[in-house]
Amino acid sequence: MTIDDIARELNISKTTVSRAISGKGRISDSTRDRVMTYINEINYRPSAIAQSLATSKTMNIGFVMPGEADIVDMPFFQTCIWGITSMAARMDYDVFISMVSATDISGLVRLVENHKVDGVLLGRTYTNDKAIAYLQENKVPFVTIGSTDVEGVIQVDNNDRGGCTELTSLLLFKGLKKLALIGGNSTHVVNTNRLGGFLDGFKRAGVTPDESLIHMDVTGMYMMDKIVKDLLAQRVDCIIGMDDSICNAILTNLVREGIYVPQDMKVASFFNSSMLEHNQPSVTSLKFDVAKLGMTACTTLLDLIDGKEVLPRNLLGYEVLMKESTQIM
Amino acid sequence: MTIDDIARELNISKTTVSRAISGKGRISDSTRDRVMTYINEINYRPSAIAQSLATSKTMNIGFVMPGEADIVDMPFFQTCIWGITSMAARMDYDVFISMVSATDISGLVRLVENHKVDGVLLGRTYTNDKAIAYLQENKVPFVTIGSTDVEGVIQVDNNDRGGCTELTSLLLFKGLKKLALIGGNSTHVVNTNRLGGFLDGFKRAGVTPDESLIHMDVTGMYMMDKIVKDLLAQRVDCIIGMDDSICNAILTNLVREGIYVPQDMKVASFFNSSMLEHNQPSVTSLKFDVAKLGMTACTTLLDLIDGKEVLPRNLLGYEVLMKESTQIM
DNA sequence: CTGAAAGCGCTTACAG
DNA sequence: CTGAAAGCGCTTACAG
Repeated sequence: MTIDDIARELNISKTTVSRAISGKGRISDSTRDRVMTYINEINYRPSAIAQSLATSKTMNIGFVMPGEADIVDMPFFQTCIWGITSMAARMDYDVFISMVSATDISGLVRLVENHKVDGVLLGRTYTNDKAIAYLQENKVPFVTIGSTDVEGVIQVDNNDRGGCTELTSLLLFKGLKKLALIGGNSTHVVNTNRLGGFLDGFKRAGVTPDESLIHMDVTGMYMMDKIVKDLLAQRVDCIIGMDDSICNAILTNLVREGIYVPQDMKVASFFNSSMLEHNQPSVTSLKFDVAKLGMTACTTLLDLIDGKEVLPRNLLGYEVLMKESTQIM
Repeated sequence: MTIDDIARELNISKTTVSRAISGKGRISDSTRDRVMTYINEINYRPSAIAQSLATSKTMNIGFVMPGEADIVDMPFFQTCIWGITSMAARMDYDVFISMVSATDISGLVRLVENHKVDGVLLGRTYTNDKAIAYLQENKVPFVTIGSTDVEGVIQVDNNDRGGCTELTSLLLFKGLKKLALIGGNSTHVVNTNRLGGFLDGFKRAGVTPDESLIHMDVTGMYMMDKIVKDLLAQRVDCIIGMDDSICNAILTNLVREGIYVPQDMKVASFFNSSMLEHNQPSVTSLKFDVAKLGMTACTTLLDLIDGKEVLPRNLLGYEVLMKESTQIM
């Protein structure tokens, strides 16, 4: 079924049919109604492909997901995808998914070179980001979910730094002095931001951080075990996990060592998730609205594609959830 | 840059240019070379949209992911997506992602009605699957990742049932008599299959299962805690988690209760993942190759689209990893 | 308010 | 081996 068949059937021109469907251009109510009832009847849907060719808009965007993401990040990306696809659908867009790594962006290049997308959403930012460089060079509209220093990049992000500053300073104000931090891959911008917020929190509280209690690039169980034991030996007041998975590993370690939270040790997380939500005791953490992040990134990209004005850097809010795990007994 | 510009520049017809690029039809080596060197020079890539319209093939497939998937399933889907997108790229296809739930398949309907895909991959099967019904009704080529009873559906799946049979019977042969099973949502076909395999394992070993030790639809920590305590009180020999997340919850519970694995209790999982991989002690489990599953589903769909003969039901193998958690001390 | 025609960027019989 | 032409299913100035 094409627009031609409909025109023939209804004894009008396909121009008119097109206008009835798109709502653009002058058309009488009666003919529009005739067309609409007919196409509903036969369940006609215009070919998005033909529309693309005629308008040179694909009505597609690409979502680029890091291929090497570990289980930590999955709830984040899942929720993100949900936010993106639901907002995209609302604006009549569809979403391609492609996986890239820090070194291999061929999945992204495919989408762009084949002219299959109007714009791209980058799910994670790296230091020295190849995807960003490629998209800028090829003048493809794109928005990053996550922050970057690269000039001129439109970015939407959780205010990780602000949240970490707030949570850290609150912990210090509560009287917890020796705060330890365990963090992941420091080439991920999000992790360096959280570290920055941690340090800012000390500044705000007027306390000098003990750098020896900060552990970045902690990957794998062995490293984690060792660090937690060290921290225990150093009798720190509180261990902060930079994300929910790290925090989870910390909690498991403490259980194994027979350390009770919060009696013997306080624990907090710079990111909340379902993983932590049902923990016993409940865990103090930062909470971000990831679905909203995905939606906002999507509308920002769509606005950018439409040539509308957009915020160069849009930082979404956070909540600080003070729970049992940092309660002073 | 279009095929027309190239033709003009090279003083040949666009037919010839098209032939040089596609490799179809007779063309002299010399002209092909001229064209190819030129398009490489200017970095030309044909418009996939225009090609789609001309050939009425989109070179796109849709991957349908369950929106209500919890964290349990994420590593599975991530790996699946990786397998699908990398295989698709190899065959020059791209992948749309859409999220659906058991009740709302509008994301899938969009893709199909807009004629944006040549076929669809269903990431999960449900009992009474709306997506399957819709795709069958609209004669859209599709392949399910996961099993279904619906007539005529092409399916690719891990041999969950076979694996569960094997693992269960091995445990019984080892002399573990009282096996308990904790499983998730029984409306997911994969879970009923695993339950079936568990029961088959008893049959194979010639043992009658104790139905009171089988707990399905276990969701949430409270339920889990209660069940584990019950099983402990009933002095079962071994607790099997139907998936890695359930197994993980079981292990956490046992640690909390001060029960040592495998000394005081054996534990096994019907699904392996990175979650379990680094556990101390190592956990006996079934291991499936999910990336291969994604790739196989993708090639099957592409074959189906091409009108090639495909297996109606393709069951991929499994490995049984007997590890420390079921060792008899 | 409506229509004929050109165009979007390709492919592919058909003819030579 | 090469090219002119029609066609894929739409949109959109332009003319009426």
